[in-house]
Amino acid sequence: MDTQNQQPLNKIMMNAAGLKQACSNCSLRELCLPIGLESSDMGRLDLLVTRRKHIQRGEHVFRVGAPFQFLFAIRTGFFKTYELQEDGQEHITGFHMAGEIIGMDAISSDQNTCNAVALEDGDLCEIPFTLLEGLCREIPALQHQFHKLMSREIIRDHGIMMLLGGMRAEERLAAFLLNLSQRYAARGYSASEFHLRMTRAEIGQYLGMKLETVSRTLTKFQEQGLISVNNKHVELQDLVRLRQVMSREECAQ
Amino acid sequence: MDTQNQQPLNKIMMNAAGLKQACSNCSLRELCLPIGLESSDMGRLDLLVTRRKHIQRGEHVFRVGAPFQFLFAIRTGFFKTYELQEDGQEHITGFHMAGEIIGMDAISSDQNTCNAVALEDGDLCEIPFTLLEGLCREIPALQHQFHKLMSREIIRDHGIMMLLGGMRAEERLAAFLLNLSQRYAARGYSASEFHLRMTRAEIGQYLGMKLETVSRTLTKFQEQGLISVNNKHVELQDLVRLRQVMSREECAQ
DNA sequence: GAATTACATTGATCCTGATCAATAGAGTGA
DNA sequence: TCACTCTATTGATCAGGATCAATGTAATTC
Repeated sequence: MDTQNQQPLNKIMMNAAGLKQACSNCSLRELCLPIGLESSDMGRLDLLVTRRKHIQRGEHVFRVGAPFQFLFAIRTGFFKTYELQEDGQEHITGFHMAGEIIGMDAISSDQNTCNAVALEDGDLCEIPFTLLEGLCREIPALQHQFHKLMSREIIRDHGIMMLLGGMRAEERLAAFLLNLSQRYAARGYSASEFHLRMTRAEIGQYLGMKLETVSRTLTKFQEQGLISVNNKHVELQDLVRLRQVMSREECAQ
Repeated sequence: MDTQNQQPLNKIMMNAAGLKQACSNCSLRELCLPIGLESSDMGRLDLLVTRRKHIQRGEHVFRVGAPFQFLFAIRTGFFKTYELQEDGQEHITGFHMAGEIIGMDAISSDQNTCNAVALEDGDLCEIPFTLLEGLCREIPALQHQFHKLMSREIIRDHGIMMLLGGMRAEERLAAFLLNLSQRYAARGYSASEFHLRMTRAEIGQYLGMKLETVSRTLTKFQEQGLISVNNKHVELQDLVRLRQVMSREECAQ
């Protein structure tokens, strides 16, 4: 994933037909907005999503309060969205990878309510929201797919709420690793071996625990033979037992 | 709120024109789906939302896995949505009151992913989702309002995630009370005095803490003169200091 | 390649909130 | 009205994870 950065994309494309980077040829189309569209409709979406944006590591896609104009579909790279608590501490609301869409929080008040920043270089498709709504009025399948995406975001958030409200540190971290694993697998990468794009502190800010606890718990998992960690490189060695840890199942070792 | 139960509503209305219970005359229309609609469009929504459903305390509106057909707009009553963790413990994802819409989680997989149950008797409007999508394709203002509602749900969930991930028990409970206060105020009820519709255990299942901690913290708030609690009846006596507690501000007493 | 900075690990100690337990009060139904 | 159940309060104790602190390691920069 690190190595598949795209060629420069900053020119606006006037016509999507025949271009490599149209939704219709995008390798992510089965994960992203165009799921289930017929090719003629996909072509209309191509005409709408013409702008690509290259983002470097550390750069923000949007910040709290930014006027809302686009949703962003991630083509490559790895992003986090975060908000600041009143006392200034950062809370991470999500880590996002290829095929996912960010910025939907901004629909309700016409400005972003969270910040989005790249944890590694990447490319985004800018989706002009007003035009998207227009196209949704014309293409029922697109409309329904968009509603599904928003609904999925709600379900995802509920999952995190359950994790934060009802699980202990070990269980949270196991769930986190398994979730990453499953998402990488869905994108054709290894389910059992990957690089963490975020720091221990960021994992903690996402999972509601301190970075020391993250570190200690990873070490513990390694001692138990569940995973092998080397800095940012993680290998899940025993998915079955990791799932047991997540679900608080007793296991007679 | 307890006393404003509606007359029986179980008959299906064939024509909304002139009926008391149409969206167009609904006292909640400024909180609910029809915000910002012109009256002609509101009439079309009336034709769509014709079924009302009376629900008694303890009865479920829907359960996990139920086939998805309707969104539900709350007219009266008080509801909770919850999911079961793998170990069987219940986690509450939200408390819902008049003007709010529940069931949007079901859009993505065509079945509900959480359970919704009434904590007191109430009435719901059934919104046939397929028809709503159809009407959204014809009425841009309705479409946009619906998108705003889903987006607001996402923002709400992010707020809870921050609460669960970054706040301690006192702060969570203060935030919870202030949130209820603000929602009651928005519906024309007192911001400083209300009945808790849920048990201490349910507050705990929502806020990620045990019922004993909820009880102790309420007692503590009372001792500090922030609130006065008597069983389910709560009076917020010092909103300013309660906000300080929520935001972890030091206050030189 | 050395210096600097950011990130990670590990240990010692403390505190918040969980757990176990007992009692009391409110609500419900016979 | 009494009995029963559900709910709430309060106390005593314990443990998971936070906090404070020191050291080690990787990544950047000059």
